Amino acid sequence: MAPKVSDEYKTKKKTELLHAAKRVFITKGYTRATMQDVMDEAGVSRGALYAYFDNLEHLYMELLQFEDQQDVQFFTPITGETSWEQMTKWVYKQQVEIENIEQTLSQANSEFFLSLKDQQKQQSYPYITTRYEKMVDVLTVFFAHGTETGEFKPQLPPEVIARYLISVIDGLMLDTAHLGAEKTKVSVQMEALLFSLRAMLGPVQ
Amino acid sequence: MAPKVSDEYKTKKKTELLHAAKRVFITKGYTRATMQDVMDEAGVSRGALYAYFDNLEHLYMELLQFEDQQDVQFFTPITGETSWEQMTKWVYKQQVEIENIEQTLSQANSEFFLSLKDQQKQQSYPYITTRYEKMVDVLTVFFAHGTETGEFKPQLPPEVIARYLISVIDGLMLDTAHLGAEKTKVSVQMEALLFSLRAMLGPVQ
DNA sequence: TTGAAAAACGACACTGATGTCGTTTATAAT
DNA sequence: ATTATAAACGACATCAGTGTCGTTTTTCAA
Repeated sequence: MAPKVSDEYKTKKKTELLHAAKRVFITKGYTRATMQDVMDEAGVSRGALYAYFDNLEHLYMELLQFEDQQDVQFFTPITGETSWEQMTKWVYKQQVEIENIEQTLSQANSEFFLSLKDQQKQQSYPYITTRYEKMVDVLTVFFAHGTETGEFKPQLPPEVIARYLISVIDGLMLDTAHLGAEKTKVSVQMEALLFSLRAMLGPVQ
Repeated sequence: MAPKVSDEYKTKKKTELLHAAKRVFITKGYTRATMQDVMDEAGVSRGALYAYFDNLEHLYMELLQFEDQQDVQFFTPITGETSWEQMTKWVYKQQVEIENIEQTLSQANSEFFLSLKDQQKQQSYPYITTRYEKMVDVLTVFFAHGTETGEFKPQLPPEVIARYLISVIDGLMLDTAHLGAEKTKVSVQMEALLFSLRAMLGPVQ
């Protein structure tokens, strides 16, 4: 169907496959998904899929990076809003994501990360660590900026607040993944999180 | 080796198998562990293992309940300490658990819970939900008690604080499971958690 | 001491998924 | 048109793990 094909063609095809894979991972999670599933979903042969991805693990890694890339950098552009408003909006965005966890890669992500238990594997994917540290960084910088403008008076080092914030979100995500958003009461927990942030970031506004 | 055997014998044997299983799950996690592994670890035949447990999922459920049962109820006995002291100790205990996550079932637990994505399966194990709610309950009661004695002046409903606390611990656990305790800086995050709790529980002491 | 009961054994058939590879097919360049 | 190229196909060999079941072994009770 296609020989000596343009680079754009190959990229397009790959993207196509990644989209199919995404759909599979959303519905089946990482552990229960198979290459077979992706082939079926993409309507493509065994050989075709394997021409693009060596195995499920690599496929997921590529998807992860692809998705991250799509992510708008929420914190970098400082708009006309106050830092606290921006913060609130981000938290709300996380809430929506968690409440709709069924239509999201979050669960598959957790499964994937947990499946890399092997230190061996950990090291073959430095991106995993980078990813976490990048997020810590973005948040840290954001808090530092808010501090410079005098809006925040952090009671703890910004980096600590950043890490802590990530933990809360991840935990709520994990619990919601297997209990559902009603059982974990996502929205009230988000209020608790905002309360905590307020306390940590000092007298806000 | 054993026919028409006493109930104690069977219980003992079962416990033995559960211990072997525990070792397996700690080293391999849930997803990568197999019945085969458990047989090998326990030095027992296929038939023997299957006589006690139908499959890996059931085996894990039994292990989970067995372990929970061993757990001392940390919060129920109110000793001579203040509630805040008790709280601090519990948080520290969680810290140790997370820092030693490699020798713990925590990771396997997460994997197991995530593997039950299926609503079908969820319902066949009501214990999973119960377990979470039980923990919420224990903490809520504890906070309520501290409030009655006048030690806490909660700024949020105790139940909300309880749920939030669980999220933080679970999130830190998850992140530490794949990044390691150094990368996530468990100890400083625990300080941040204590800071939050202090703020939520009102002027403490 | 003997025999019925059942615990433990392990061979086996089966399943579902993986990764490979020789073949077919489409297309871009000549 | 023709041809070289490589994308896509799908049959296949392989593998690891599962759950079953007929057989063997052990021990308790008569």
